[in-house]
Amino acid sequence: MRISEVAAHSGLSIDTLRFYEKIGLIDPPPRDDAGRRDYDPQVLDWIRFLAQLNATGMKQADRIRYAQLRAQGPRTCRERREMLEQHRDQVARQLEQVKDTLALMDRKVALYRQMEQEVETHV
Amino acid sequence: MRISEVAAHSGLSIDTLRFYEKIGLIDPPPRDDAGRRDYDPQVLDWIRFLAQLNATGMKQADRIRYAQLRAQGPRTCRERREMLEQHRDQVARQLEQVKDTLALMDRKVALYRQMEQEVETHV
DNA sequence: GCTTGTGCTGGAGTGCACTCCAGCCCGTAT
DNA sequence: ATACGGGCTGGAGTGCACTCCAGCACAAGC
Repeated sequence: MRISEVAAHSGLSIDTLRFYEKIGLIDPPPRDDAGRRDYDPQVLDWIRFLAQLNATGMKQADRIRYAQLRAQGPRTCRERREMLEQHRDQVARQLEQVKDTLALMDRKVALYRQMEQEVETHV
Repeated sequence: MRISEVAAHSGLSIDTLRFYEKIGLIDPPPRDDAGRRDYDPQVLDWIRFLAQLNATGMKQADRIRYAQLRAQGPRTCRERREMLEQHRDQVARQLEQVKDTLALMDRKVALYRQMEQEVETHV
């Protein structure tokens, strides 16, 4: 896959793909005869996973650490598991917070609706 | 309340409190005779709410917009409600994403545990 | 064979959300 | 009276995560 295709399918920009490679989040793909990056489509799965770590607040430095461990093969299993467990716990806490905020938004919206009603009917 | 007390109770730094005031997220509090900020303790509730909007990914610019509407009193009810509704929907989507990621983390951790087991027992 | 499109590199620039600092003033404890 | 802790202002600096750009090479279509 060309870089533009990966960009289109992943939602990342071409610049971001090259940036991710530079900082070690994505393995440098092989090049074609003209020196252009030629990605294995599997990179899309990896990018999706990275995006999920990202969206749940894992820091770039930690994502890079994880990517490095991953590149070192199965002997880094334990360390990767520990990272994931830690992040898992953080995501669990986040879930509670997001639930709370959702409930709060609902309460506030209801309140505002009520206030609007009261203004309308001059109560 | 002095600024240091608000900082201690809110978790924001003194600098951040002054910064939030400067950008319009917090109303300028009255000053004491020596010119020092003298906050109404209610500001803590507002800061907690801001933190929740923050933690669920509302942008600074939107939080400022909301704060401005709030400062204009009840006639901006409708607009504030609309903002909250929009954010509510975004938070709801986020909730789904966080749930997905939590499940994914759990699957991955289980997988890694299994792999470690297999290495240990030389299967 | 020239134009257009796509990609390459290295490095500079951007936007966001703070965070820190110098140099000053004021008030309380010793 | 003086030392010190806390607060003030305006403005500069920081860290993160991209994003953009100049200047070049290659390739495909007309």
